[in-house]
Amino acid sequence: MASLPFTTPKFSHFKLSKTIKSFNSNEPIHPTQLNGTTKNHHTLYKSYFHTISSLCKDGQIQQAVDLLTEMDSKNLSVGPEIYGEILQGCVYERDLFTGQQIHAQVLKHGAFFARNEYIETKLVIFYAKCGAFDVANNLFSRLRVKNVFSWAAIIGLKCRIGLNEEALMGFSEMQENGFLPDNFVVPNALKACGALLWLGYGKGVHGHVVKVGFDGCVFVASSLIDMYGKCGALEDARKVFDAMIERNVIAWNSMIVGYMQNGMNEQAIGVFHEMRMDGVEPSQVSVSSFLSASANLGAIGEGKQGHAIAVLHGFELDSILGSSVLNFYSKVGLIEDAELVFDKMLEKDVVTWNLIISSYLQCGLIDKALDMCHLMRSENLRFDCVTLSSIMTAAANSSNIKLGKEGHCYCIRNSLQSDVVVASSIVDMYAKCGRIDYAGHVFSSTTNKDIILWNTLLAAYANVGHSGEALKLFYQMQLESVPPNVASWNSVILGFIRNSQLNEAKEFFSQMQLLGVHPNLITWTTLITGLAHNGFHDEALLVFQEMQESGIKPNTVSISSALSACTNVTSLQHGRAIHGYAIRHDLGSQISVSTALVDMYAKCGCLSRAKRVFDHISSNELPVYNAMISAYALHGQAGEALAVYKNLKEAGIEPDGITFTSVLSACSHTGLVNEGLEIFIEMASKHHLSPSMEHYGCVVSLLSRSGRLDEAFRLILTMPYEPDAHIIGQLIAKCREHNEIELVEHLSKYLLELEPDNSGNYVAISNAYATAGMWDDVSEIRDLMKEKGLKKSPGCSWIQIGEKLHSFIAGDGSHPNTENIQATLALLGIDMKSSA
DNA sequence: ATAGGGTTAG
Repeated sequence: MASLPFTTPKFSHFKLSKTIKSFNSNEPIHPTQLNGTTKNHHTLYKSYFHTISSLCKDGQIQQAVDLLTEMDSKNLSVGPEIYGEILQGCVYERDLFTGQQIHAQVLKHGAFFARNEYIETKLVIFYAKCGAFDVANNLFSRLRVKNVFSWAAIIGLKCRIGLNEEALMGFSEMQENGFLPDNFVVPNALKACGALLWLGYGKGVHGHVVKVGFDGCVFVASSLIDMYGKCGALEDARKVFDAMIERNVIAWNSMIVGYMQNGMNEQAIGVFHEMRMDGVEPSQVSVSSFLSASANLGAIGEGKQGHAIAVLHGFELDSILGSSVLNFYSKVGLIEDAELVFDKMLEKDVVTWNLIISSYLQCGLIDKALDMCHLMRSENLRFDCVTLSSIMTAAANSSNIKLGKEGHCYCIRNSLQSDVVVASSIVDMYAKCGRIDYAGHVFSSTTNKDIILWNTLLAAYANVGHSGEALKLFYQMQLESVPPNVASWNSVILGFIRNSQLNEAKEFFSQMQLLGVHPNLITWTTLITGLAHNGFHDEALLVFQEMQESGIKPNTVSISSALSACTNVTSLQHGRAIHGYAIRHDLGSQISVSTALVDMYAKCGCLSRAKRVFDHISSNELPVYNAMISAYALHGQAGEALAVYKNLKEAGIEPDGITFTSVLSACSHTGLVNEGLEIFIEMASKHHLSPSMEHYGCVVSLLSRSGRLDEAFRLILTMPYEPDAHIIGQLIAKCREHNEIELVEHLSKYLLELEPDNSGNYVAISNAYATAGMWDDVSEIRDLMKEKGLKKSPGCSWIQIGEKLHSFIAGDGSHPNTENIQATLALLGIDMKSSA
């Protein structure tokens, strides 16, 4: 390439004329220094022109205008070039007011000036640059002679205000009118292509560029890289980049940004390094994009380097670069560093505030996030869509409907509710605060619904098991030409599961695959959890297997669910296999997995393994302690259960209701009456927990087991709950043990009168009779149920009865499998398959 | 004596 006609000369001219003129030895003499008698008219005019011209280039418009008035008063006739210079000065300074006054003077001077092509073009450029869109457009449309300059100005303007289609229409039109686009318009056209993702048009422009030989222009090449980057054509971007002979920092930046915005963060980081190796000084834009790439990757080392480079280059942490640093620290979880950067930043804009707010929300610091919102307001900044979505998230996560409503009102007052992201967050907030009706209203009143909004409401219905509503929405979205994605299918399936429609869930699971929608981790996990939770343990395990075969790596939730399925079918073999899988995939020490493992081993009769898992936990968290306590309770080792309870308190963990259920049931199973009662009192006095029905149940059983039936009965009468089937059932069982048959009958009658149509009670009473070995009575109750035409309860309750009958028959306390239980229950005429 | 252009954060 012989020369670079587009870079050096024009660019340097532009810069030099503005800055270096004042150091020039040929500095123009001020007109007043001239002696009017000795100099002729022409020299005086030239002197005025030069002075005005350099004043304008120095940004001293007012002085230039004063000289113009001075010329007028001396009756020196002012030529178009002087007006042109001043208008250009107004463009540099974006001084709309002065420019308008010059425009008025031009008009006053009559048609000679007003219809001068140079001045007319300058005026269009001036108005276009100063953002007076209508005036610029109007003047342009009335131009008798259009040229490349005026076209460029108007195309540039349309580009800047986002009218990209119009910009490109102008670009085509100027060519139709015989103007060849120069290397100054092309970048604007390319910018519009990039914004519209019109790759084809952009390639056409690229063709023109090559044909006329603009490819040596850094401006054009950078714009091409940017355009290809925006359109996701990174290979084309790279080709242009590699072909560049001379690259400036903007070309490098365009390449880095292109990679970063397309998720190719490693490449972005690579180009940043290449650039530094090439000896090109990074700009703030380079560092900012590099930080974004590091943040996206969670690359802590790189991001910290980026921060260091910014400091070493003496870059101010302005609102943009500072926000990039802040975003990086927040994304990699270094919240303290993010806070430090935030405090150090001098100029903060809405984006900066939004970042610190969402950083706090990310680590669950809702109050701090809200404090920041207040501070932001006191700095006179207005909330925008992002702030409002954050506030809604805060309200949703803390079920604070008051806050949510306040935010909603703010949205309405500031017309933010039409933003689809905000609308989704409002829908989600109302749903999470239990007002699904409000969620529906907000949804309906949002005009531009995108798939996220549809999915938000769909997920809300699914969560509460409104499968019918979910299904309706699922069909409606398709009628409105929004094709459901995998998340939509997931919600429909979840809706069915939450409404115990397992067959429908499975049906939709196969339908989505037939339609070519691939189930993702969430789909599989939903199905596995749903099956396990509804008693279809074998099937849950099969699906867990299928999931792995389809190449999806299980997460902790699916592993825990599978383990719970193993627990319920007491399949130690499967459970151990899953344990092995979890260890191989580094999920074995995850707290939810450890908890499920302890539970599985304990319920599969392998208390020593449960203890071994518990001894190897890496973090002290309540659920796994609870599982271990309940494991000991199950195995009747109340002493050990109490020891774990003590450890838990020593570790500074606050026990919850579940802890007490396990401890109390351990005590009740082993007859540790005094310890149990003491803990029951401690629960309310020390830990401020109000006992649930279940806790009372444990204490009732504790008392009744040790023969203190009177006290048990009194507790039932004084507790703040209506006695339920379970608690009465326990008492019934004890009464039976103490041969209080009359009391048993009495209590059963009481219970069935209390809730004559609650099939759960019948099962519970059966359970009580089963515990007491009164199998005839079990059959009797079952017949009564049949007479009443009551729907049978889920299979799991019958499984307990079946287990008891089995061990009664077998007499060895062995753990029956599902088939054993089914066979045993058949003796009582109970068909478990149909009752599940 | 004669105009102007590209990149960045949630």
